[in-house]
Amino acid sequence: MLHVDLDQFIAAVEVLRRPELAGLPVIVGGRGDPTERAVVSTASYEARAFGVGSGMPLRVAARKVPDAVFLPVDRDAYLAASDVVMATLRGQPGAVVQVLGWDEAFVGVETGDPGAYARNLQTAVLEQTQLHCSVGIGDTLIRAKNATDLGKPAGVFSLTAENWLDVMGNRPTKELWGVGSKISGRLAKLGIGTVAELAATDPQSLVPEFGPKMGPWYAELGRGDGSAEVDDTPWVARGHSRETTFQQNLATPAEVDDAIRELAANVLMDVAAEGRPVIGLTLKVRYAPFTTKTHARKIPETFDGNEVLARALDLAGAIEAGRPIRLLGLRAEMAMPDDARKGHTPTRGGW
DNA sequence: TCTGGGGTCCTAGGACCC
DNA sequence: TCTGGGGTCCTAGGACCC
Repeated sequence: MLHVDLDQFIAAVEVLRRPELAGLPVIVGGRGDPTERAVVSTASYEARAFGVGSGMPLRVAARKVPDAVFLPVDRDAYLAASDVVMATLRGQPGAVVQVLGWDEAFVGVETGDPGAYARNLQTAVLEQTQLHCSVGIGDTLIRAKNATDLGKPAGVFSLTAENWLDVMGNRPTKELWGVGSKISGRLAKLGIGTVAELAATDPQSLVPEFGPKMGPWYAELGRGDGSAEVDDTPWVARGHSRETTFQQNLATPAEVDDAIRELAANVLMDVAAEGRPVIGLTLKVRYAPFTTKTHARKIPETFDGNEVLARALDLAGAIEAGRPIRLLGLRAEMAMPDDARKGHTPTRGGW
C-alpha cells in the first residue's frame, strides 16, 4: 500500500493564496502574533532552515527568524484544501483511502507497479491542488508510513521486508511512528538504541516495562511488521474537547467559572452536531508555570446541555486553590454507535 | 526558549463485587 | 494476626500523533 503526506501542508496552502510569499520564511501559528503565547503549527522549508519547527513557541521562532512572515492559523482553509486532496486520492483507480489527518492518508491498491502508481498520484494531486506530496510504498502500514519521510520532499520511497533493516536498522528508535522521546529513553535504559536492536528483542521481554499491549507492539514496530490492511470505514469521533491558553493567567474563581462556561458552550456545540449523548467529562488544568492535571469524572447517564454545564462547574471544585492557571480544557466523551470502527485510530498504533 | 489545540489509546491503582 | 482470587468500573495520569 501507499502512504501519502503533503509537503509543508499548512505553509503551502498559505503561499498558494499569497504567491508573493513564495520563497520566503513563512511561519503559521496561533493568531499570527509572535509576541503572544502560542506555538508554530507549520513552518515553510525556508524557515525550517533556521531551525524553526512545529511545536516551537512563536516567541522563540521570532528570535530565530526575525524577518519571517507570521500568519494566523486558518483551519477552514486547510480543511477545504484537505477535502480536495482526499477526493483526488479517492479518484485514483482502485484506491481505498484511510484518512489520518488534514494532510495524510493511506492508499490501498492492487497494482503491479506501485512506483508508477505513486507518481501518477503525485501528478493528480499537483494538478488538482497545486500542492506537492511525498509518497511511501510499503508491504505494511508501518513500512509505508516510515517510507514517506525518506521520500521528502516531493519524492517516492519504498520500504519492504527486503530493505527495512538495511535502511532503518541503524536509526534511533525515536524515528519510529509511535515512539517518542520518553519511550525511546526507556528503551535505551534496556540497552535498545536502534531499530535493529528493537527488532531483535523478544516481544515478551518488553512486557514488564511497557505492559501487555505496548511491549509486544514496540517490538513489532522495530520489525516494521503489522497490518497491511487499509481501512476506509468512516471515522467516528470518541469525543470533543476545547482548550484555551490564557495570555494572562487566571487568578480568581470567578475568572475560572467564566472560562468553563465558555468552554462548555463550545464543546456542546460540537457534541450537538453529532447527536450522540455525553457519557463522560474531563477537565484539564495547566497551572503556572507548567504542570498539567486532569480532573475527570465519568457521567453514568445521558445529560442535556444544562446538566453538562453543571457537571463541568462541579469539576472546578477539584482545582487547587490559590494557584494561577494558564490553560483550561474541557473534553466530552460521547457514546459510540455499535458499528463504529474499533481498534483503529488515525494517530496511534493499534493495528 | 518556554512550551497550541485537536485527538486517541494504555496503564496503574483503588473501590467494589462475588 | 493475617487477611484468596478474579472480575469490572472509575479516576488520574502518561504518551503519542497531526
